[in-house]
Amino acid sequence: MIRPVAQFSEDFDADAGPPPERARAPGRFPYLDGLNPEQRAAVEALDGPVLVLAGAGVGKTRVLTTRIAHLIASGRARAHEILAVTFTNKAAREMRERVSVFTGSHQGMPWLGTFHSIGVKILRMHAELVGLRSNFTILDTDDQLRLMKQVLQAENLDDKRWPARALASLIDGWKNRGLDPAHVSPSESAAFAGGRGAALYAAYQARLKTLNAVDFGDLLLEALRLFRENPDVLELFQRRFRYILVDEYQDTNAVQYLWLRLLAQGRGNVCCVGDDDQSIYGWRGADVDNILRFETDFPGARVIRLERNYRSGGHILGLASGLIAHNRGRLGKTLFTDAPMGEKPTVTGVWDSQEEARVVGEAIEQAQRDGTSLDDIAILVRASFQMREFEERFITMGLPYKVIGGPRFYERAEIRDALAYMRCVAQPDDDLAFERIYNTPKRGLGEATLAILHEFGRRAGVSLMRAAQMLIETEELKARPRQLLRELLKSFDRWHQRSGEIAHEELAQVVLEESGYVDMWKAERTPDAAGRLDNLKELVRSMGEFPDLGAFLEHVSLVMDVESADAGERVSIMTLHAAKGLEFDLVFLPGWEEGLFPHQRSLDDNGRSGLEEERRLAYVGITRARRAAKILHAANRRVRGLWQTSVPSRFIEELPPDHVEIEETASASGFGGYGVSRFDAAGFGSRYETPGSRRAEQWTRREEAGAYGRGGLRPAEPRGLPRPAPSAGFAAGARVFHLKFGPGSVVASDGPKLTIDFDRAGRKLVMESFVTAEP
DNA sequence: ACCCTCGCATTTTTT
DNA sequence: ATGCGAGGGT
Repeated sequence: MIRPVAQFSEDFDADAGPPPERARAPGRFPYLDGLNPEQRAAVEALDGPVLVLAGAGVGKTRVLTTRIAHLIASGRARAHEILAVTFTNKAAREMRERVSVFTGSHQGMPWLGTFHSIGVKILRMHAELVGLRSNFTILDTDDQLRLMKQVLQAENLDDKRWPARALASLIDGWKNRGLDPAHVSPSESAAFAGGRGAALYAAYQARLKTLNAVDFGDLLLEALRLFRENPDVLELFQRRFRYILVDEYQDTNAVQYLWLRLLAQGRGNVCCVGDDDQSIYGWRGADVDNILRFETDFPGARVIRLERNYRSGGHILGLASGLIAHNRGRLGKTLFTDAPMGEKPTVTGVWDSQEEARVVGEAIEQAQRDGTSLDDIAILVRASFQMREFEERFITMGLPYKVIGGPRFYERAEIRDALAYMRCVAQPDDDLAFERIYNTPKRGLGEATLAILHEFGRRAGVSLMRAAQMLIETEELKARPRQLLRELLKSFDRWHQRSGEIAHEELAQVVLEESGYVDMWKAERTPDAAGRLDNLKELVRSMGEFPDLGAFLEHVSLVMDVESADAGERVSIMTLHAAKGLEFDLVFLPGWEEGLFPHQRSLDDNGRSGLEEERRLAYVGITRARRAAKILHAANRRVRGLWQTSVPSRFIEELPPDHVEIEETASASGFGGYGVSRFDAAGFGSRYETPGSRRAEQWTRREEAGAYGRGGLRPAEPRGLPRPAPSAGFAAGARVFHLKFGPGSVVASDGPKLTIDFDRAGRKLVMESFVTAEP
């Protein structure tokens, strides 16, 4: 339960009057001057729980940063006593920059960051309390998946029928909801491998612990567990954080909420900023209810609405408001503006996606002639496959564009390989990194050898690298792989030594060259090889921005992306999700068709709440526009290679007519030269008036039949730490049995290494853990 | 051990 | 259409 923190400072109550009359020492807080009354209230309501409902374009970031400045300037807290959490690194960076304008850059904000980065920081301080060492590694999705596969294989599950991906997303969901394996209900556990879901989750967690690793979900879940199980540590942080600020509160999931609530129970000074109408991440665990419940969760909470919009023209605002009004379960906010009505948003029907791209391209050229910068124009799509049509069109037109949110830098194969090398140098026990590069570039080491390393490592409870080190001393491996492995280990030894001598970026250069990795790409004559080499150069360069290898690797695992400063004006193409928080003069919203937007999958999986989230996405899209918004829908679209006819989105019918202009291009309205008759015959001639009942279910739904409820529950086989090899301590003369070499007699022993005369295979040097006493 | 071919799936995405 | 992964063939 939350301790009620109802009393506000008298300071605040005294402020209830109209702001201009307030006679604070004039000029003492100059940053308050430019704020409107609501913004100012949000900045000055420092004590107790506060919910700031900040609609689109109301100056939310300004309020947050000014609030931080005010906390510091008014002497309530010092910078290191303020916890400020965001969701993205970008938001954190932006906030940091803007705060430093007020505070001077010398006073950093050590506790301003993403949920994950703050989680890591706290976990590193108290790692041992959750069964980790403080230098734990953070696995990305790739490592996570490979580990999951290993777990599935160890359990002898058909990875066709029970794909690692599915398990990963299941576990992710559980972690998002704050559930550890013991708390997964049997009915949910039944969703995977006939009830073994929770057991697999437990096995996966055990593997993570032995690797001294966490995945992204753990950064939050373990941070929560830390606080739950260690009240003294919790209290430490409750006292440290005199004030807590949370950005994008509508995007918090259950773990984040629970974690925040624990911290907020201390001082009760928690300020959450968000907009229930912009909650678009339900599919990855965000729970809008968190923001809807705020006043119940934090009794005595003050709610401040920021409704004065500084971004868009009146018609755009009216359009967005009219649309979002169709959602139930809102906290309710009405954006208004003093700006003129401006341009009416348009809805344009086109024949197909090609025409859509063409129409948009032409409109952009027109806007450009009228003086709009390409940087101020964006195309916001529902699904990324829609981007291609625009890209192709823009390339033929010679229109510069950029795709926001494409494959990220640190996710590229060459970057991940290079990072794996560096991880192996920095942390020789990082098995996942070792596996990744152990035969990259191809050095003749295959699955068979890796399996032996795994087997030995598991039995002896050591990492792959250590297992390899031990095994090359023996004859367990065939001569060739043994030699190859020896060379690889020698290289790592050498690099490890040099890591103390030369700068880390220099070391990276050396490693990439000596390992043959650079040569591998040089030898590859594919078109993108050159780009990959460039990326590697960029990687080495960017390492120089960090004090040491460890700091760099930490940054990479948390940030996953690199800032790209590209010159020249460009149109932006991105998904609606990626557009949140951005704004443009001119926004194109293509693909407003049933099945695509709202997306069929969203409807199928989540029904009404799915639909409402889609509608919020539409709301986000429209409110990105400052001057003009242009909605388009195509009658025909190619999906997965085949053409489908489509019906305009129900969202189009929901738009308030006063704020929208309906247009049809010649070809779509049936007057042009394209397949008129077919189009009209299909009944799309007046499709704006088409009743919702006409919406065809043309998007085939995928059935996941048989995935649930199959089989009974099975008790989980406990999978703990790797069992240490039974140390039988074979003395000379003992009779032993080796799986590969058969029976033999021990001649001599040197620690775990045994010299054995095998009855059939002759004298061999093998690891003790590979032999058993002769039956 | 490596390469090639076949089959399958394909919303949204941060950390 | 396309790309990725797995399995089989060389």
